[in-house]
Amino acid sequence: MARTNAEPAVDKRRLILDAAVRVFARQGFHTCRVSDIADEAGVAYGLVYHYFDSKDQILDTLFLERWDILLRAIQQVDAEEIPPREKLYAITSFIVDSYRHDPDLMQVIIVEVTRAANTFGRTHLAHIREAYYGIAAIVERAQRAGTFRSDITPDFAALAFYGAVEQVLTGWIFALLPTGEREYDQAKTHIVETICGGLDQTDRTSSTAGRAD
Amino acid sequence: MARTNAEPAVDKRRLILDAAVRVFARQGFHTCRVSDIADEAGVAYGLVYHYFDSKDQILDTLFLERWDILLRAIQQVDAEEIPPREKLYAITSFIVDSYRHDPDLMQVIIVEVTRAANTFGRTHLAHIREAYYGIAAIVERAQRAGTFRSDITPDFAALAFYGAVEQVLTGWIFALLPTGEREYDQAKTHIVETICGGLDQTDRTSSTAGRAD
DNA sequence: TGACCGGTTGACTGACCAGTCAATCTGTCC
DNA sequence: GGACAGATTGACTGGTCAGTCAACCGGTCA
Repeated sequence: MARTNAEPAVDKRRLILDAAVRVFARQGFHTCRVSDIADEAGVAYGLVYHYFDSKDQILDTLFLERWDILLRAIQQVDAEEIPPREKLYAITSFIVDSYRHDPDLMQVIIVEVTRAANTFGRTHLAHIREAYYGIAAIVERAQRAGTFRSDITPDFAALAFYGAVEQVLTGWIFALLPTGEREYDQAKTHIVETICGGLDQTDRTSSTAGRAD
Repeated sequence: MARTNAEPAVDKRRLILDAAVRVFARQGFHTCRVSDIADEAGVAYGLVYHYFDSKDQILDTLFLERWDILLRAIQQVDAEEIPPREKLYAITSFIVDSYRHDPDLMQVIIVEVTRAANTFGRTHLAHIREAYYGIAAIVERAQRAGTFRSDITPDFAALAFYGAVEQVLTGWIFALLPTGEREYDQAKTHIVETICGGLDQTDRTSSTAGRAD
């Protein structure tokens, strides 16, 4: 067998993390037992504590892994030379595709961390806030460039934008909105249209990122 | 003492509910003990179980009491003969004023129920959904009247609108946004402006409900 | 007066489960 | 082979707390 200590045949740690995602998504963090995770992963109870200090740390790990990727994506988008509306579209697209690609993980992150303001949301408030700030920075720049109106503070706009995105994902998670490939792509356009263009009926000659239905 | 059986000098049940609001807001539902509520209310532990079947039932009661008021407010607003943008302003105003009037209660409802999708949010999903539908109905009518654009589904618009409102309240609760009388009134206008008017810079001749700053 | 009853008390119990730990297994290296 | 290290096992412990319950209190009414 060509394998070294550094690379075991099966990464049990990863196995446990992936199992935890499924269990958290199915039962919820607080409702599930550590033994449920061990069972789902097909490992002994004690092994979970070999790789993690606590049940909390498992969720922390899952969240931080994914959130860092999101933060980097936001920064990267902001660095590009594209109109602000396309930047917001790119961010929305990234988040929606994250959900499309791994709904369980996104459900866990949103339901158990981002929206769980009293437990993990509080712990990771600084990280979550960083995403808001990234978005606010985009809005601020757009305001200075005259592309976005200036009477709404960037912080406020960021919250409204992120709130809309998260609420739509929550709608999918709890079957308040229909899901599906078509819906995911439409949602991207609709979120950006709602926040940037507004619901009001107006003459719309310049539709930007994403095609209308 | 002029009092009958029906009206005790102090309504201990109410006392417990009010204490629970403070305790839930301070410590969170899952983190606090039933004895904390009893202590805060200044009553014996057992009395809590005289008036309520379970810890859960206390939160259920608090939520339902308040949410029914919100649902009625939404229906009432929709019944009025005012432009849709003013309807949304009235709803936003109602929610923001609810927070202004009793921040602890609104924090508990949002943090422990509305956003707690895995626990009480799931239990009360039908009630929460009803608020979305009420808002969606307003949007739909506005679309039919040609006041709102029709390419965004009412359900979707309702989610985005409610998401923005909730996110702003959450921002206040967790000190991500500055609070204060001025901020509360501004927020009402800004939320409606963002969702109806959009962030885009355009010619704005007709500003509706609420004065700009 | 004394019987009755809803309101009130707080010590106690039973269940649950995160986290521990000593034992075992497996592979590696000399 | 045998000694060492890290991986793996799962029974067990300790603490926590929701909910129970038997006793007590104080007002009312006949």
